[in-house]
Amino acid sequence: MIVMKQVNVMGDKIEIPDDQSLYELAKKLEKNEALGALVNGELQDLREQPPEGAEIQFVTYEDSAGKHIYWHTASHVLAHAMQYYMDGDLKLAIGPPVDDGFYYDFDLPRNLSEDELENLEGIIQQIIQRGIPIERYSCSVEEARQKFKESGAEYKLELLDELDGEPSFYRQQDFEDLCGGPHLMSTGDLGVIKLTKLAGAYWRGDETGPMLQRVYGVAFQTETELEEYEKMLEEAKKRDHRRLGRELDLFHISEEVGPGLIIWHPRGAEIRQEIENYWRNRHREEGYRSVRTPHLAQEELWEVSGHLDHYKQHMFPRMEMDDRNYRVKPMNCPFHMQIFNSRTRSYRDLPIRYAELGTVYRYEKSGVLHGLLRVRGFTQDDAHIYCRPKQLEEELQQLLEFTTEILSTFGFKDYEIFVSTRPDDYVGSEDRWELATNSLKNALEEAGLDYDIDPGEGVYYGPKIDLKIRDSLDREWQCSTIQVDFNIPERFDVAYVDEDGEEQRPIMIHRALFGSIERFFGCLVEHYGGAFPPWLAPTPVWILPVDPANREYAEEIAAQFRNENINSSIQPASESLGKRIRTAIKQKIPYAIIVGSDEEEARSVEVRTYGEEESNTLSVDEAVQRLRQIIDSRQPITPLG
RNA sequence: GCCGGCGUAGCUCAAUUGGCAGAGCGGGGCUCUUGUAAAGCUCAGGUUGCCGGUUCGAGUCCGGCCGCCGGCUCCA
Repeated sequence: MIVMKQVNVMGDKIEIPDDQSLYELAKKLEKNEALGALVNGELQDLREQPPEGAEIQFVTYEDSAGKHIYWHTASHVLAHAMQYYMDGDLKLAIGPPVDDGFYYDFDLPRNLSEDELENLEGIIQQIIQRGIPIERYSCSVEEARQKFKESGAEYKLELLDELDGEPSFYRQQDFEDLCGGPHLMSTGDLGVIKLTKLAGAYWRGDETGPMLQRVYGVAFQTETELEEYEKMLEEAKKRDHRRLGRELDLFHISEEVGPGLIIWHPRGAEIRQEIENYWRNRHREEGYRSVRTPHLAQEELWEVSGHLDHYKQHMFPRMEMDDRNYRVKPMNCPFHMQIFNSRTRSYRDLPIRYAELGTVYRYEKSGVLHGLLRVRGFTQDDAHIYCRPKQLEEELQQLLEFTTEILSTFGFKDYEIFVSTRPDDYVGSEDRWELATNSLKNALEEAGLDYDIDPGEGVYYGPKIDLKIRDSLDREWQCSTIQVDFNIPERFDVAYVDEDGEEQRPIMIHRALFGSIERFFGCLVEHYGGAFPPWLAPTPVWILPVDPANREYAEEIAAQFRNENINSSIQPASESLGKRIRTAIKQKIPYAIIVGSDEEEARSVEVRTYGEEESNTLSVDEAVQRLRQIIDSRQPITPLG
């Protein structure tokens, strides 16, 4: 007799035999594209049998959960291929799916080279073509341990020790791996796999541990999807700020000056200056006072601040002069403490907000430098807010609002927010850390902003809120940061006189909204693909006289723009008009204004807006006024007509 | 710092097995009275990242260093 049970598949109640698997159910319902299923909200393997009354939702390659299953199986196939390729002489570490594909970490007897990836891809395709069924089985921890000991699988042994419950294995012919799954039913369910990168990776991310070899890959159902993916990478490359920095003549980094040190060219420096002007104005409006501090300070200052104890590995070495020892500053805060301490402060003065575009220098390991996004010398849009404990929450909320406003001015809406908690190396008491962390979380919740926790990623003196912006390749870069600090004020013995005449310790907030101008600028270049909005563009207008005879008229127009404080540049007719238009487009000039005899007679201009095929004609006055408006309101590139 | 890759003119890239370092763009000069994504001619431009080695001969092969790219670790 067949025992039946009822399940609920995407809203339909269905009777199925008790021993029917999700796979059989999917087949019956002709859901052939199902890769796994959410059973009562939990992602499961199609091999599972759903319990009575289960809510079942099949997932496909279109769902991120489905992609993860797909990629996870792809990583096993990669490991299987490697097992053949290395003739079994390898140790497996881990091979998870990630945001845009998968990887597998191996311990191999020799170092792989990049052109061997193609060989591996060949073996992978064979494994896929053979359509090897993938089976799952479980065993006791003891059995698994015995198995790993016999095969010398030291990494798996270590993973086993941390496993809760019964270990499960996935096996495809002569390859098997300790794995929680879920996985596809057969290697034949995979389409095309491309191995993308070969890299070193420390076992469990531990610098002191063994270095493994990591192979990254992507997997797609069709060849076409792979081609699209490759095209997307090509497009992302065109937005790379390092490439655009050169093409648009914004900045460069020179081996002679030194790695991680930025040389700003006029166009880059002018855009930066606009950003800074905006920043200064908004900060003045928000009640910040401007300060400026030196690039060097005696070592004692860094002893008091704790930097020499906790931050030394990032600091450039000592300079000795006249029996004094100096250090280049890696942070601005100790100086701002000095300003606060330069006289007695009353509770009436608080909150005090000191802001500085402070250039700092930090030693970063050579392997991590990356264009403008990771450098050794950079300018923080730094500020320190001193407030009474009861003012903290309000300050934080105001700050979050300020931060999101600043970012949205530059068109950034997609960022991720993290609260970084107490690291291993910290100063101060645990309950203060907790208090500070909670106030950060509260402020975020009050503001209705979603966030994740970055455990142990706080600075030594306090927890922080970080906002991360993605670059053209979707890599995240920490920009805005808001940090609560109970510790450095104590170290500098910072105090104010309270209403009752007693000295009180203020709470300090460190904050940088761009984070660093360099990094922010780099993200901004990629965000706009180099096509800066008119208010930022160093030269928003190019004027192109059709004929040398129209030069004078072009100059009149330039003068009119100049009167409205708008920078323009006349591109003389020594080159063909087509050529100059082409150059304007390649240089991503917001507006190319074309003036020939027709325009001269009508006292008009023809405006070709960047990104538009069509141009439009309007009077000179209209064009100037309209552009002035666009600049004042910080609009993106918009047709003038 | 670690693993893998790369380094030829300002930029993008060529240069058979080791055999005279080249092109396009960009730059300078000249010509062209030029209407919507590249006018023509011409000239200049290089210690092939640096140092050492092998060789009759090295851009090419070997070693060391530096820098860059992709990851790891770390971070604004």
